[in-house]
Amino acid sequence: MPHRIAGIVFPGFQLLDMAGPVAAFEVAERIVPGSYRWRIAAPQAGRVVSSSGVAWEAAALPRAGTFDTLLVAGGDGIDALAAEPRLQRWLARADAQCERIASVCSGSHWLASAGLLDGRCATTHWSRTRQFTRRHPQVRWQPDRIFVRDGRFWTSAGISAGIDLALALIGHDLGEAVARRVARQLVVYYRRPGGQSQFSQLLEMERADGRFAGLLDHVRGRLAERHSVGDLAERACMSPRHFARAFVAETGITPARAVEKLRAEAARSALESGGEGVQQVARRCGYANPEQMRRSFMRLFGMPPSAVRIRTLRPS
DNA sequence: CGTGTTTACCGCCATG
DNA sequence: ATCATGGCGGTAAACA
Repeated sequence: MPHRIAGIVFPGFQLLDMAGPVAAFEVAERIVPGSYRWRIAAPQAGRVVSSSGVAWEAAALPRAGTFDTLLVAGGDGIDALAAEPRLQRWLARADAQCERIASVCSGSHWLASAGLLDGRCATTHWSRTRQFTRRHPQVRWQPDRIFVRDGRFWTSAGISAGIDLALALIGHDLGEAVARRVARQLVVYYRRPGGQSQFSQLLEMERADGRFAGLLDHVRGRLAERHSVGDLAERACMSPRHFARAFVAETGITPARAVEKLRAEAARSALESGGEGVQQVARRCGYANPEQMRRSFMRLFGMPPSAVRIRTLRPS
């Protein structure tokens, strides 16, 4: 069964808010045929002109229950959309029946207007955070995030961040490996550093597609397992000594350090986007216990996991 | 918080 | 001679 996505646009929507995610789903569908089906809809069916003047053909709003994911674009027209009681009622019905709701950019304004984000963590385009904080004080706005997940609700920052959001959804649905391939195909960062996050050396490394890219992918896909230097060397068909030397020459860091970085980055990503507890993240990322993860964070990032964690009301 | 044990790293040297 | 490879042992760090 494909995931059914309903993308909502409206007069004055930001073209890239919807075009970016659709492109990501298109690539995902090509990699995993039958994984996604999407439909673009609008309050008024027909020609919908974006803020750029480029128009899209949209269907009428679909009935609740006919889609799994609702994806709302942003743009100047969002204020008019959010002000319509009829549309708020439609959104409430959709909320009751779909698996998750996502928004790009100022699309979160509509969700907030309908009260769906009350008490939840969410984000929006940086230029609107001040305004939205005033209008929707019940929402816990995270101004410095690329995207935020709180339970069934996924919101993302401005415009191109919709692609990051789509990659996160794809990662959730089809696995990290597929999401990474989609990112590579789109030539964008997978899990790009957001907010206070620093630039990732290992993301560069995987992009370099060097001799050890496959090995690193293998590790990344099995973070919960143990990966000693000896194991890695065997997998690379080299003696431990030669492997360590070649690895440093290729990547600039030592093998064990690379594994540690992969663990820590995955853990930080998970903690930053919320939805998982420290204990669970530590286990999933291959740390024997949260204490070990904490020490790793201090070594690599200079801050403990609690500093990057978002506490959510309804972890899923 | 110390302490024994394991692991990672690196310099050095041998081999082919 | 140069280079890729690999083994050994010491040191430091991380783990239990």
